[in-house]
Amino acid sequence: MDQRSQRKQREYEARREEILLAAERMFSQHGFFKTSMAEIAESAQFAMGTVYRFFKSKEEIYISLVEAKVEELLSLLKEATKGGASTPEKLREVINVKLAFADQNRDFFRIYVSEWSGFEWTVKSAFGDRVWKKYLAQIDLVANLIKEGIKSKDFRKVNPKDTSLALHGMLNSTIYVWILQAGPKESLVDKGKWLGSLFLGGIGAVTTKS
Amino acid sequence: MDQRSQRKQREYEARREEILLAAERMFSQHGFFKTSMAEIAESAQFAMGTVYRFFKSKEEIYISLVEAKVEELLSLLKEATKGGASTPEKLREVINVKLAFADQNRDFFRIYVSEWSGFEWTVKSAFGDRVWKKYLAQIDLVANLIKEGIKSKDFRKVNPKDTSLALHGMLNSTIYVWILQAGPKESLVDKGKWLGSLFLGGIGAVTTKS
DNA sequence: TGATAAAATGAATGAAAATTCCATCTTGTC
DNA sequence: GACAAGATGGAATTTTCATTCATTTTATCA
Repeated sequence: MDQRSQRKQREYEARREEILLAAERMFSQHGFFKTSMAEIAESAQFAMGTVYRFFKSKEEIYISLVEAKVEELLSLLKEATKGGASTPEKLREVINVKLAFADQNRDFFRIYVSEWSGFEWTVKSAFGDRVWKKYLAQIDLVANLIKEGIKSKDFRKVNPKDTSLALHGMLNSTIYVWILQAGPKESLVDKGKWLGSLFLGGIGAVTTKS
Repeated sequence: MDQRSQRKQREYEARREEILLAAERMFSQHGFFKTSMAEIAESAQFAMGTVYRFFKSKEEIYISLVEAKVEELLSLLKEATKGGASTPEKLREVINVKLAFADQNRDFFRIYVSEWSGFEWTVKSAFGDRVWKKYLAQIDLVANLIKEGIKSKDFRKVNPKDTSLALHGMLNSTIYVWILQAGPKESLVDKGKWLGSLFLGGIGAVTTKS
């Protein structure tokens, strides 16, 4: 009985996941507006009606997609900043994690980076609000890291939040350009080391540690 | 007779221009997909049928806008590199012109950046090709400038085209971030000086001139 | 096995918007 | 001032979907 419903639960989740994957595929190929529910359904190998049993609208699919990814990235970042390493080390790790994530989720980033600004409603609607909060949580996470680094004299005195924003901006733009140029198999992660030096070199107290 | 048709011509152009301006206004506010032809027509104070006498589709309006902008920027850049100033000066001017242009066309750039993935005319279609060629012309223009600078020993020996691409990449990413973060009234142009030093400092022969 | 409930289907619906059509108005010409 | 050619307006048509729901299929279990 309980077993049964557990399996049901699992299967439900699995199907939901499949739909999200299909949607990610389609959205990244054609963008939000030019992807139809029919295409999503077909790509997920379900009928349209079925898709609607899992998500109440196309918009909700999009938002769920973004939310799941942003959440995933946030928890990866939390993981990366947990250990006992030095602050600059942690910062380098943050950079690596984010770039690696973009690398592995290239399709997703293509929609995310390229459309979030076009969707004012994303930020305004209740759902979008959740997404936005999670994004801000990323910023805060790194801002705290910077605060720490200032205390430990690893970084000079800067506004932590602004600086965190700047770092994220730097990473985002790098990711963006990398995605747009769609070059061969240039690795995004490789740029992390250089970006790290740039950022730390710019922010470091006197001479850069490590 | 000839006078007459000349005036007709002028008036035709003026109307076309008005429609483009209205479209730019609407697209900038709501994005491409959420702007309807009815809105464009209303904003231009024409009826829909009239708008269709000037442009055969909504997409064509958008395309014409993009093309005009890219063209405009190219000619501004040509202007900037014409005089008798030193090569590093010209380079700084290129940076300023490009940033100022993005600054003045902020709203428009935002849709361009955020929605272009929704179109199928990428670099392949006849249109995308025209735009792309004009973009490459910008790269070449600057590449020639760099070549000049190398000859005059203002710059060290680098691959001019690659370096030009790098500079454009640097500017683009700065512009992207600035556009996407949609901050208050931070000036983009103000960043030009700093970007200039960075680029020239990196490329300068021994110590940077000016 | 067959009765019942739950899930899945996809054609039908309706709304929003792009595009077309043509009646009406403007302008230029003689 | 009358006629033609062209321009304009906006209602009507067509297209494109998101969403719904009557029906069919599948799963559960006595």
